[in-house]
Amino acid sequence: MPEMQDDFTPRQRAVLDKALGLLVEGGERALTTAGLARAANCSKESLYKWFGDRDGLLAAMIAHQASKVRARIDGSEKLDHGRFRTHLVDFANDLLQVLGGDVSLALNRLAIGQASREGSRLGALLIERGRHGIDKRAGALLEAGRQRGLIAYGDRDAAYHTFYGLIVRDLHVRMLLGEAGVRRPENYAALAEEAVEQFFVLFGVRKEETTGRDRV
Amino acid sequence: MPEMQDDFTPRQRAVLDKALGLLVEGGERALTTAGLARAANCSKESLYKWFGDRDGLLAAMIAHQASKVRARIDGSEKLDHGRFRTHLVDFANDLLQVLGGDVSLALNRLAIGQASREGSRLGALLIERGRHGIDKRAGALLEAGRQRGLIAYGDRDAAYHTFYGLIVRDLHVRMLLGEAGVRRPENYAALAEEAVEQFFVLFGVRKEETTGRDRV
DNA sequence: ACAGAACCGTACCGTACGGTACGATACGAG
DNA sequence: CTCGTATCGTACCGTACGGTACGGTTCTGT
Repeated sequence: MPEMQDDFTPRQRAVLDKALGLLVEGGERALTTAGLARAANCSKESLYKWFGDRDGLLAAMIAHQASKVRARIDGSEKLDHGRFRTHLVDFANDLLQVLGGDVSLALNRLAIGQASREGSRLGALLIERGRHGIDKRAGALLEAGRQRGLIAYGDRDAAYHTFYGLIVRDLHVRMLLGEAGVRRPENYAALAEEAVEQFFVLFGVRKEETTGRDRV
Repeated sequence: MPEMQDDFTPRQRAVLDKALGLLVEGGERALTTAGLARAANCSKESLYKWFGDRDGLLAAMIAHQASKVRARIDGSEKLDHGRFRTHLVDFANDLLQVLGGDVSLALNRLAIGQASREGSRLGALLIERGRHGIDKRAGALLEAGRQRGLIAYGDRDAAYHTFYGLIVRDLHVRMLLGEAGVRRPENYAALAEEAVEQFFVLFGVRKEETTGRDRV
């Protein structure tokens, strides 16, 4: 198992971008070795030399895409309620934006389609490379809010998953299924606002009262 | 050209069950016409005669499976807070049970994998045949609770989607991706309880006077 | 009993894909 | 200039699948 690092050459990166383009365009069926070689002006032999086999190519595509979407980390500035709320709304917006993006949807469809195959690591790879960054960012954000006394929770993961559910609801699966009229980026802002509002109802700390529960 | 009716003969139903079995077992790649014919002891010619082509077979599988999972409708009995809460918890449990089932996951993976193809109606079919029943049941339940004054909301769909998000969170996609350790039916009860609890925090009506106690 | 329909099992066809091999071309090192 | 390396374009191979055709068999209606 060669660890998929991101030490691809510029040429290889260009080929991987072409591969992502083909995948977005026509799904897994459109991503053939011959088709990619033709679209990227490279030889099939090079593809197999660089990525081993087709599965290696798919894994490389995931790694490459994940390397492009680096999760920006917010410096720990002073948090008041307003700033914290803004950060939560920004996170929610970014999450919806990412999950609803063409490449994300295409890669998730690919990994889900392969999930039934026995030796497929694509799903784990996608979670590991894509979701972990998001989870880290959200976890740090929630922890900062809790330490400032703006929210309270017993289990951070549980609180995060609830937040995630409030934001995404069933949108992700419906977008993956290709349901018409579900992808509406113009509504993301309102969805994010409402999710944060509800999250504060569930986990927010009232200014007047002091909940002695779970305070460290 | 059997349109999505459920007037399949018993023989055809048996074949469709075998097809679902193959799909669950080995994913889309394992569901070949030759393989199905061999597994179901029928001829490929019959398959094409009954279902038209492979896409027709897939559509028939979805229709067949949906016809098996009829959404039971609760008679409108007298609702007090306790009964209403129980119904919500039951719904949440059933939802997790259904989404986490082998056949549901396999069919969703299939539809998602085909979602990129142009003329694919599988995703819409799956939503139409599978989700609509669930949505109806939940909608009626929420409406009954609202009319009894147990919950309050402005938009029923929004309240339902929030409830859905609280229940499912990101479990569905992670199960679809085949992440190890996510499918844990033994945890569904606790998840359902917590989701209902949070739902009542968001949409519940403070009951100062408990009038529902005098009637059984 | 008999005809016709439905069905089974198998063989067959065309195609498309993953993967390999090979000659041709560009380019840097000595 | 020459050698070695990396790459390209193309041709090739084996396989597997979707779909069709056909002879033989079972079932059904009269």
